[in-house]
Amino acid sequence: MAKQEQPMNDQLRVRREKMQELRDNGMDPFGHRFERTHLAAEIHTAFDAVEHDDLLAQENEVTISGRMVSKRGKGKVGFADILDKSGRIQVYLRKDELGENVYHIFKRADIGDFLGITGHVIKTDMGELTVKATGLTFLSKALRPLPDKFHGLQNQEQIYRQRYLDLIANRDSFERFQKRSKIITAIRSYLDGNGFMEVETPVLHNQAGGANARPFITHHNALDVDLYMRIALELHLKRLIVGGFERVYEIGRVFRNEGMDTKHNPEFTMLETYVAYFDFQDVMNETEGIFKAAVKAVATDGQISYQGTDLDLNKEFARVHMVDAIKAETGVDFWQEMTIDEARKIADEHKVHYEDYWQVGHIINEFFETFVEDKLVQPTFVYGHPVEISPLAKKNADDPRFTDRFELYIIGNEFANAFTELNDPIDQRERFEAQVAEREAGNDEAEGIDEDFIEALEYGMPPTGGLGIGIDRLAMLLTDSASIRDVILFPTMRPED
RNA sequence: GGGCAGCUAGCUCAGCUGGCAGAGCAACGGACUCUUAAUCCGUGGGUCCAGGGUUCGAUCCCCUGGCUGCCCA
Repeated sequence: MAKQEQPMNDQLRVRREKMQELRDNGMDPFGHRFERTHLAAEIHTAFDAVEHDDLLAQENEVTISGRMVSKRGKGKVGFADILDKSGRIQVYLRKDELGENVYHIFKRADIGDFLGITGHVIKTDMGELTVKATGLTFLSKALRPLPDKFHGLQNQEQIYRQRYLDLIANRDSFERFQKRSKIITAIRSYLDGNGFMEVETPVLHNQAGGANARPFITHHNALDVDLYMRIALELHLKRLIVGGFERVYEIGRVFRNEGMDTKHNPEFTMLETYVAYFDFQDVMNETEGIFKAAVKAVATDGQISYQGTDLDLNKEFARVHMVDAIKAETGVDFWQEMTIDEARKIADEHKVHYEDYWQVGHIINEFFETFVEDKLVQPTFVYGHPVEISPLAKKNADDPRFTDRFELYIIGNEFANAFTELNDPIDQRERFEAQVAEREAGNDEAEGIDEDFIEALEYGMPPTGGLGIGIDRLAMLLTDSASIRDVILFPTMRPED
């Protein structure tokens, strides 16, 4: 692994000698701009279908550049594979075509070096599309050997710490991150096409709100104040709804100071959107639109498979009230009005755990998480969350125990969280106060009171539908990745020493 | 936080009951003018994660620590 004072082994030494050899021959081992005419994939697209003899006759000239990732030498001819962002193409070099000096550069080049090749597109006797070189430019020296060309890089730690090696050696990983990018582009494009404006809001907060999570704390020297890394985008985006933008979204990094596992990285990417005059039903439609646009980036038919489970993201997503879902699974009817003691008794009967400070709504939520969540395999909107666990959501007009909130579940995991936004500043203050009471009762993830946000609401916020989607989880789903670390280029790692 | 597994050459991995550290790829030297995990002959390459203990002797057994992965709370 890359340490500063790493002793040189034979391979490092030899590659440095070759670097010097290039210099001695008047070549820069770390070269200059190079203009190529084709990517590897473009050559394949253009010429894969052309017959051997036709290619030979056409003498199509191309110039490519990339990293030499394998090399098959014979005495006076050689083959190599050149890798660029689009893929691989084989090159064929002959001493009698290139001359002694240029062929020598190829002979001395190591796997990992960057080369520029000009030549004619041919097919070999084996039928492989190949650039037969008429010229070669040495572009950049690799002073370290690449991972095994056949097995790739398997060491998990190195895959995460030295992602560039993973990207070079493991093409599936390279393509996974291309997919992630395409997914995000598709989401942006969908939102931009629906009248949204993309905005940027602060990462450094005076107070971390908008979600239940512990924040990272940092310090601003000039102001001499502690600041919090944001745990959500919510409260600033709603200020922008107050400001009149009506449709806003942000795709940005949020930070939560909690444990790490296959589904949690301390920093991750959230999408949040807010639309004036929407309610949560409208947001369900919006969410479905976003998911269907995202899945199209990786599977045009909307059919995907996640860790062996087939999923259809094409059909309409199911919608079920949380209380109905619990009733269907357990027979327990939380539509019944009940006291906290009655709820605790039901919880005891079903061996459901609860904390002292929990209200009925917390227990309902626990029932959902215990008995229902895992059962939701195909995309399902679960709505009507209890007010106690939804401090920023508007109460349901007919039954104020519940909110106009939903979460989207797929294969037992939460993929979206949304609600008709609470725009009553008086109610909002009471919800924040309830959060503070929870914090004092022992829930260190509960929110505080954001006075500045309440003041913004007091100026008037239109009825609004808001949505949050964890982009990393979505990328996992759509790339069939078991761990969040497989969709984050540089996941958080403990320092090596 | 708890449990399990891994850490050996640049990479991928073997290493028996505790007895001189191994292979493939990569590298180096040589042969080879259509190869494709090229082939053939030859060569070099190790802080066996770190520290301690047991032992005549430890990559191997024991203890402590580190990093990583997986599972659980």
